[in-house]
Amino acid sequence: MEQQEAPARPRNRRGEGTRLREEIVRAAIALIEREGSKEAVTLRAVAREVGIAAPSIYGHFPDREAVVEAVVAEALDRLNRMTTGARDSIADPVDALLAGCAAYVEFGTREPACYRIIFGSAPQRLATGACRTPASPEGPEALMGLVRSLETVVAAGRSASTDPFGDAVALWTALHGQVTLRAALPDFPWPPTDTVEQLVRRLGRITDGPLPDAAAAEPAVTGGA
Amino acid sequence: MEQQEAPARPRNRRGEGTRLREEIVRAAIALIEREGSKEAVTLRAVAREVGIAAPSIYGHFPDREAVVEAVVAEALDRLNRMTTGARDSIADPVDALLAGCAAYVEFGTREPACYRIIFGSAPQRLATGACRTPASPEGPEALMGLVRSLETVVAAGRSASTDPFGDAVALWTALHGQVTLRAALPDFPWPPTDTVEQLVRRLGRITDGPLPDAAAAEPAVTGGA
DNA sequence: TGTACATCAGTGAACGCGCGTTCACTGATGTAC
DNA sequence: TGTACATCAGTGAACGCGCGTTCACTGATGTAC
Repeated sequence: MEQQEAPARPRNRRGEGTRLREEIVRAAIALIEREGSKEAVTLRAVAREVGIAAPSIYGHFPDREAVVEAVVAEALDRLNRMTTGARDSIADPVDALLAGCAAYVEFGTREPACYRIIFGSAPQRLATGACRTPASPEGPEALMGLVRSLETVVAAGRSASTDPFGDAVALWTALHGQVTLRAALPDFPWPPTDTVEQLVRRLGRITDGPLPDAAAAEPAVTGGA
Repeated sequence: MEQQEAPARPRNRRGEGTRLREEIVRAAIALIEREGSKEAVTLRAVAREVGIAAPSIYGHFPDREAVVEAVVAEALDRLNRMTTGARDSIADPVDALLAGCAAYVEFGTREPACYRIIFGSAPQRLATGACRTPASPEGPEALMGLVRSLETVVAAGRSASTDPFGDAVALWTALHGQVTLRAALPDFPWPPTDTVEQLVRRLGRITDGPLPDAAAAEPAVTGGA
């Protein structure tokens, strides 16, 4: 009559204790994505998800906070790998920039809760690059890759930008806005997603050709000599 | 020796019971802004902040959820009033658009937690406009005002936009990105805030003058006949 | 090949806490007569 | 003007719950001899 929760999880072999660590992080990510916020990562919920007793987590993490931090580091790492991966396989600099931005938006759209916690948990780490987990040696890699990508486009004469950093930041924040607002208001009558490509072209001042003079109409943001 | 919490809050007069309701909402807002997330709104914390017993809240709200909803409605209402207020006092349509966007960003910057809960709590209500609290009869007022504001600019011949709705949405999401990312990464070397004006001019395709032909270089986003 | 033992991977029970919510209540205030 | 009473605004104690964390433990597994 009674339905037992399957307790069939086999205990790891002697040197394989670290496997549980990965299972814990994976379970925490699943919880966040399912419940929508990192408050869902309670040690007891994670333990239920994995199929272990709650105190077993302490063999791998000093406290709850550390579990959340590991999840954030993992999410950031995945975001970085997705965007750089998308860029690296493409030779044309404009196409690479577009692919990188598309991958960024795709990650944020497919795993909205994971994306959100990257920017909502321990922000300082991201901005200062002082991420201490082995998975993500550098924090704002995702943005720096974007800046470098736009610089490559500028160097190739395919952008009218005179301030690649400023324009990359504007582009990054616009992509961030797209990801977070679309996730927050799913019922809103959003324009089609090719908006992202338009955004990249406009905010990156992509010229699509050998720099037609029309692109020089707007003044630069920073007034450097 | 012992320091007592001031219990000096005078009980409201006979017909003034609704005053406590306002005090509760104000306290909840203060808690959110101080702690940074709506999880800080526990009935006990709110009661401590106001100086009442926790069960007293039930005289004005059926449950915790209702308190949070009231806070979201109040925040949304303030945002709407700030942006429309900033626009309404300015005759020039471009200046009005700029002022409205600046007010939007200013609200989000000055009260980041309040801004965040608007888009993180009960999103459907915003998108569908089915907000049921008296304070905010219409949900996406903030965005619709933006669309109308850009339409006015187009009508005045001061924008090259052929898709005011699409461009207004792009502008809105970009502003949203600015507000949330700047709040999330305060230590990042952000460009100066006049980025907002640049964003408005670029995403709104503001022409600043009697429509120079250079502005026609970019194709429209939607391919309407 | 056998066996004592250290170690590893994980458990079960218990703690104190803050929480949302319910309940019966209290005391001041206005009102009907 | 006096008084009984209804109502309003709010209280104090208690409940059951899930939580993070601690503690002493267990049982399988590999290893030294």
